[in-house]
Amino acid sequence: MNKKRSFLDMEKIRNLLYEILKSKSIDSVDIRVERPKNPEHGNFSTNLPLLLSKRLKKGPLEIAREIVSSIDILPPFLSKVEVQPPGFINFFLSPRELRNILKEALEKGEDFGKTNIGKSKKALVEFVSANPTGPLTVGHGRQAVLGDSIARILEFHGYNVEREYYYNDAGRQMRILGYSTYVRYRQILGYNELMPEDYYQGEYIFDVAKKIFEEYGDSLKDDKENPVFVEMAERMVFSEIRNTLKRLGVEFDSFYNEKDLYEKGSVNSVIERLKEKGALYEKDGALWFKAGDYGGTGDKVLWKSVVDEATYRLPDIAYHETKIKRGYDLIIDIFGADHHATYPDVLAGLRALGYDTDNIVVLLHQFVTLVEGGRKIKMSTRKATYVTLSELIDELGKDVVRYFFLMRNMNSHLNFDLKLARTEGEENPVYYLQYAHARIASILRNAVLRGMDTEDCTANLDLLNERESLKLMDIIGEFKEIMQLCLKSYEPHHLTTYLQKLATEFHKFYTVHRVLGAEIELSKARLQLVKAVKNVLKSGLGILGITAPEQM
RNA sequence: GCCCCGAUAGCUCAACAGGAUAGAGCAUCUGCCUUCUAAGCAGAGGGUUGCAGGUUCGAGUCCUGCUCGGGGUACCA
Repeated sequence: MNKKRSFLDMEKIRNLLYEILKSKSIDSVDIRVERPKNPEHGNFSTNLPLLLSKRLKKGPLEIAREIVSSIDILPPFLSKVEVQPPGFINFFLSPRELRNILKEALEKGEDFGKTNIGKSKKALVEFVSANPTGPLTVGHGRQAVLGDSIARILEFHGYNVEREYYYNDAGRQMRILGYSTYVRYRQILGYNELMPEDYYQGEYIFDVAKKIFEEYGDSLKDDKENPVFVEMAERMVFSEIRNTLKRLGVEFDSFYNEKDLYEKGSVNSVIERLKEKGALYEKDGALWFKAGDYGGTGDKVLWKSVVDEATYRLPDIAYHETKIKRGYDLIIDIFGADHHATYPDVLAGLRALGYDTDNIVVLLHQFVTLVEGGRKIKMSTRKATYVTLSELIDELGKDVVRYFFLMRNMNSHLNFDLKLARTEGEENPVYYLQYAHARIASILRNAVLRGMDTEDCTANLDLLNERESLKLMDIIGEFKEIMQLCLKSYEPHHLTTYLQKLATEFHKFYTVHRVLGAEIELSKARLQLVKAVKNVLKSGLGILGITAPEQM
């Protein structure tokens, strides 16, 4: 691999500035180089003079000029460096550098933009983790897609990633699920049975009951506590959940059951060790954990007195301990905003056990508010007032659903208007990206029909001089920065924004320049350019888990 | 009461660590298909970035107070 070329131009500029500051004996400055919004301000710019102004007691413009004048020879990757008031320095990439970026993209193909940051590192991403009490809802969809794309981003950077789903099939929820099934079963048998209000009202319970009836006839009619009600419900619901996830393109490597933690004694062991460390005390017959002493939000009950069982925190601590023990370099938990008060206590528990929690990253995403024609729908699995993820995929398709969830940053509340989603189906921005990809695919097909070799690497890229071509190369190069940003921020939405920009620039290029009708050498060069665009689009869409169609 | 997240164009959202003229899509209006896919392109209108202060060369971004929405604050998960 050509080391020089794999460097970000942004980094090269930063290094250049560091060298200059070093020569002037100015240190400990955090140099920021960014892409200005306005293209007239160059490909990159820095506000360094503005930051140094106070410290050096000089005007920012003066500092800027001094810095620029210390660049004796302009490095070949730059064509111009300018000073602009109130004190910015703008950097313009040379056409030669832009063509180098294009060359790199063509040479590396689907590896373009990848780094080895995660090489030989293991990561665990836990997400969805919904208990099998009912079908996944639209809300779970956001987390499923978010988690999967974050996993893909990690993989892109070389991590060995495992996707894990944690669930509990033992608690109160599941007991009620079993009773709900029993009620439906009795109804099928013709008993005049009413479904209590706080039981699960969903249609799927009928299917479970029907199945039980088919297998057991009426033999369980007086056997409310028979485990088959819970077991059958769990099995059928889980199979539905997996199926839905699969349709979304999300597949898990492991499903971790909370029950194992009790059976293997992990839960008891956690209690014992916390006791030894003096992190527990008894009050009102319950067992309390001094979470506050370990960075938590205050003392919390780990073992209840009113019923003889643990609170969710205890198995959660035990579960996270297994994650640490399984030896991951990076542990990511993805939760809905409703968990925000709970994870600090879990981390506190781990610290109390003597673990370092620095490599645990907790990502919280805000909720999805479902709106139907302007009216909010309050979702509840219990009351069966929800729109299932599966229904959503039926209506909009996997690609639109994934894109919709990934477009926003995870901190923003997501208003999902079903009516709008349906009518906007045809105008959805995801098609804009896919269309750009399909258009290029079509050009490549036509090129082959004309006897051109699309794999021909000898094209003279120096012929690509137009503004639109150079702009495209620049944006292709930006892909590398964006993928690093996605890794640092764990926010896939930066990629969706970027791909929009790339597609826009391609569509503009397409209307202004012809690839195939041009003079033959130019035609060859442009073919390589659009091919690189196609590769990046495909790569980016792949990380979002969205199809890159050859034809539309 | 206290804690977390949010409020940006009519609607849904961007704006990477405070930067230069706050951007897209949808919706509205005007043009562009004998030429590689018009699911496209070009253009117009649309904004006191919730409100009031503050910090500074510079604030959508940081600080304080307030309003509104969501979530938490459980011996629910």
